Amino acid sequence: MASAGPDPDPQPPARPPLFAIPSDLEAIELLRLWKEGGAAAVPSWIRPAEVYGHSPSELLVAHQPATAADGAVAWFLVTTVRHVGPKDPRICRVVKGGGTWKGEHSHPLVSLPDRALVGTVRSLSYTLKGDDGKELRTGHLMREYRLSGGAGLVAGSAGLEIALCVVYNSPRDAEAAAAKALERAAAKAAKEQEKTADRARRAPQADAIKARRAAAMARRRGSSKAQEVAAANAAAAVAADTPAWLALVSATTPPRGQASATPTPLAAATTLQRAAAATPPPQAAAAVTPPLQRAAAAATTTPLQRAAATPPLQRAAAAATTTPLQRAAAAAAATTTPLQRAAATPPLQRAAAAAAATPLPRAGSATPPPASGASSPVGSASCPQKRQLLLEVGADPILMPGSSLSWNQVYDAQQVEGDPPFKRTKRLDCSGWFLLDAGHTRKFGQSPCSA
DNA sequence: CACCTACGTCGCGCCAACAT
DNA sequence: ATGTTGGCGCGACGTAGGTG
Repeated sequence: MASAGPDPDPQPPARPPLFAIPSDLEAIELLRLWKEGGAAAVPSWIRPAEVYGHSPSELLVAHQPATAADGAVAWFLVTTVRHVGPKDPRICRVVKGGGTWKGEHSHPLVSLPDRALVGTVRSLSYTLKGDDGKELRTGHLMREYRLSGGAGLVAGSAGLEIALCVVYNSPRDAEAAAAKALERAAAKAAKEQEKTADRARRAPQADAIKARRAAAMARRRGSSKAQEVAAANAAAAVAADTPAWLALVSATTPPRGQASATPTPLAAATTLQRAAAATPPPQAAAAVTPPLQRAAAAATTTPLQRAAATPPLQRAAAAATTTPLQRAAAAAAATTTPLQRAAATPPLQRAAAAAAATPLPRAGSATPPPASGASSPVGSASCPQKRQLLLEVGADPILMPGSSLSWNQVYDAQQVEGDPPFKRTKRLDCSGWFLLDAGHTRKFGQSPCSA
């Protein structure tokens, strides 16, 4: 099993950085990166854990979840799985403590564009045996990603294989689920009643007709009652402000439950953010301490802190104000494949790899605006020279209270040439840089320097 | 804009297959 | 024989698109 257990998570309580829930292909690529390079090769929101060594409730308490910009929450845990027997391809999913992760649907993951089998993903549901011996679902769900062709096997171990597990709670309300179970029981009873009616049919014809009518009436009543129960539970779920739905598939095709509660601009922002995460990740040290956290630690009271304190959904909504620069960045990022984006997914929620010509305040010796100031490199009216820069900026626009102004911190800046995907010619010192939201450039004049 | 229908996704329960 | 895994079908749920 993996080295880590449900020990108290050493990470600070701050919300771990995550852009959006990775797609299946991105998840399998992250697993491959972990296999090849260990924890340092993947974003910090992926943690080692003993998924099959502890109950999900213990796991969820012991580890910090990753919260995406769209509010989705999930626990990304890398674990090792053990095969049932030396010749048995099946996985032992019995959890210490009595529960079992029950496998449900699975499907192969095929890479694009060569359509090679890269792994498999399986949906699992955590079950406990009830007093009557029947399996009861606890509402804990998991998606398990495994590499294909034995690529995930742990060298030197017998039957151990590495897997990426995404643990989450069922988006379906627990009470509603219980109500549904009752419904099913009622339906079963109705079927039994129908069988009884069938048997009665063998009796004199008049009695058989009576029995069929009774059975039909019972079914109709059952159906009507079921709808009432479902409606009542739905209303109760809304009143109780149930947790946000967790997206577990590609954010480009969010499941319906998510989409129904998500404004269109928010979905657009998520898509943009995913498309924009195209630049190489920062150095390993940055993976340990996300830039956002580092920046927040540098100043005791900064706009960064205010932004960090904003609920995820609000922050995502704020990020939904796509700008020309962001659109350009998304267009540039679109030239990369999903796997490339996954490989480059940084530990920070990066909003855009902004490909745009910006007035560079003396490259290499940038004179950044003060964090509390209202100016930014983009907002400069002068344009000493035209350069094409690839900027890696924070996902969360930093909003000025009482103002429509917002900007994003720049975490990486590279001078580039040519067209997307660009030839990088020089990395620039961007410490302290902020990118003014181009949606507000009217206050400073339109695009002082265009590409 | 409201309503209806078709469709896709996912949770759940059942059960066959397999190893011990 | 027993326990466990995983495949499969069903139904619920929600969305997208069409229509009036």
